[in-house]
Amino acid sequence: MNLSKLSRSFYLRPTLTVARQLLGKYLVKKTSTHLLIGKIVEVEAYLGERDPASHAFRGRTKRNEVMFWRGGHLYVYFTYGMHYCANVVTAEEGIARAVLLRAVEPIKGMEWMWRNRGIERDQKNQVNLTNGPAKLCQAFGIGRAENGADLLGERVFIAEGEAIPPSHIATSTRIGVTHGSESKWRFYFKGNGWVSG
DNA sequence: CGACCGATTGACT
DNA sequence: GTCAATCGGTCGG
Repeated sequence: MNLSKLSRSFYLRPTLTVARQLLGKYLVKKTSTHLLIGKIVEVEAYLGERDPASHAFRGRTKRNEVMFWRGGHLYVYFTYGMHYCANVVTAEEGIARAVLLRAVEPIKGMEWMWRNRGIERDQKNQVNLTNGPAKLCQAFGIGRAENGADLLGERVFIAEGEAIPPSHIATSTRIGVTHGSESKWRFYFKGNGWVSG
C-alpha cells in the first residue's frame, strides 16, 4: 500500500472541494506500537463565520483556535462531556474552515481499533467500529493531544487513495446540527456500509 | 456565578 | 422510538 501523504496545497483549496475530495483518501495514525489506517467514506464541511453551525460562527476563541490555522492541521474538539471529534482544517491562516471526519472504513489495525473502542469485536455489527465521528476518534486514539496536529507530520496524516467517480458520491444536509441545517454540506459514498446513520 | 446545551453514543421502553 | 451520560464553552444576570 502506497501511503503518499497529501500536500499542503490539497488543503488550501475551497473547503467544499476539499471535503468532496477527502472521500476515498486514507486516514493514517502511527504510534510506536501500531499503524492504523481507514478509508474516509463520510465528511461534513463547516464554513466558519458564515456558517451558524460552525464553532467559529461567533469568532476566534481558545476552543476553536485551530480552525483558524492554515489548512492541513487537525482540529479536535471535546463534546457532550465524553466524546472527541476530528476535523481537517482547510484554507489560509485566519480563515476558519474545517471538514469533520464522520466515518471511515477500517483498512489496517482493526484489532487495535477494537481495543481503543473498549468493546469486544462484534461480528454481526462490524461497522460499529468506526461509523461515527466520535467512534472513529476513539478507534484511532485521537483526543486532546492531537488537537492542532500537523497533517504533514508523521503521527497522524492523510494519504492518497482511490480515484472516485463523481457518481459514487452523494450529498445531504448535515447530521445533528440545529442552525444552518439547510445546507447540503455532507458528502458520503453511496451504498457504503461504513457510513454513519 | 448559574443555567443551558451541544458537529454523539449507547442503553433501554 | 426515547433518554441519560457528563463537562467545558458560552451567555445572561
